[in-house]
Amino acid sequence: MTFNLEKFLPYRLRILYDTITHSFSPIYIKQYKLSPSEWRVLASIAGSGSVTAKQLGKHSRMHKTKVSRAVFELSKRNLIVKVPNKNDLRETFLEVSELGGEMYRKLSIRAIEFDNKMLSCLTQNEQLALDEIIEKLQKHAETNFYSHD
Amino acid sequence: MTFNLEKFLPYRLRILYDTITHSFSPIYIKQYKLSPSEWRVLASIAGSGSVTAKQLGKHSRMHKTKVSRAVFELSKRNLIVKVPNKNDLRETFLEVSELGGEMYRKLSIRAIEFDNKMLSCLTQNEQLALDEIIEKLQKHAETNFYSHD
DNA sequence: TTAAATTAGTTTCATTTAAAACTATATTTA
DNA sequence: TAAATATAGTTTTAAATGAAACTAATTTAA
Repeated sequence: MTFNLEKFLPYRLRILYDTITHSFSPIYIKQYKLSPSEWRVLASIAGSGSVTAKQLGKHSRMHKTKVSRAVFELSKRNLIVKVPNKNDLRETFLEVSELGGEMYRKLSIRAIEFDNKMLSCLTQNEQLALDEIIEKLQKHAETNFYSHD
Repeated sequence: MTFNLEKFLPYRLRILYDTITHSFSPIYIKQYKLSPSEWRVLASIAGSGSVTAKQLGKHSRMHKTKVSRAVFELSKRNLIVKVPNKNDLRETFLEVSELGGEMYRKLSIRAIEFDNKMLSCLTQNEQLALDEIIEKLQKHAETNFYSHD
């Protein structure tokens, strides 16, 4: 069997991710002046209600300095609020502000639209299959391969 | 309908790509001292026989400066050779050297192994479905969304 | 044909990134 | 307890990145 880079999963995923993300990112970059990290952090916080930077970073696989800087920027713009944990002052809970929630709601509408349009090239069955396949691969990769920290 | 980041395709693809690539990259990084770009460029050249930096960058979605630097390094280590195009001296054809071919063959064996192990969590049908789905999404994203150059 | 515009690839420079060192808390253990 | 170790998050430093300027060659158009 001869190797074919074009069919190599990591290579294909990278190209697909790159293409798709660059199709969506202009929306939050241009219209809301958010960096990719900032959008990701805002959406993560909004989705979870309240998280620490550590939890957020681990869950969304972002480097802690990236999270730290995104949090700093979002906080500066009053899009999120930092609530110190009274029981452990090393960590702070992150929550979206009124303003941040508004921005998030507007952006998430665009995100849903985008996702629907993107997935519209697949049949209903394929969409379901893709969901399951990603889930399986992710779990498999995490338990059998991935190691970091 | 409420937005769920965890089910958002760009987000999921990024995390899956990140997990998978970090599972494979130690092989070429530690054992062959190649950067991700260098591995990608080496494999691209090996796969196509002879390409220009421009073609390679476009096809594999790498920034031209990244390609330029990877080519410089690989060339310095005699893993690839640069063959000037006699008919247009602005461009040079890139080809793998004897040494580079050897490294590529060894690495591609590891890549095939990795891919097989990664895909082994899917049924045969799911593997076929995934192939088709990626193909469809890639084409759809390129023609309907992506714009860069 | 020569001047203007274009192209492939490189280099420079400003920005982004991650690794490592750091600060401040909190926990463990002697 | 007090000293030693660990942890969350930030800042500093060094490396990687991409945008823009550049070089050398080619093509277009006056």
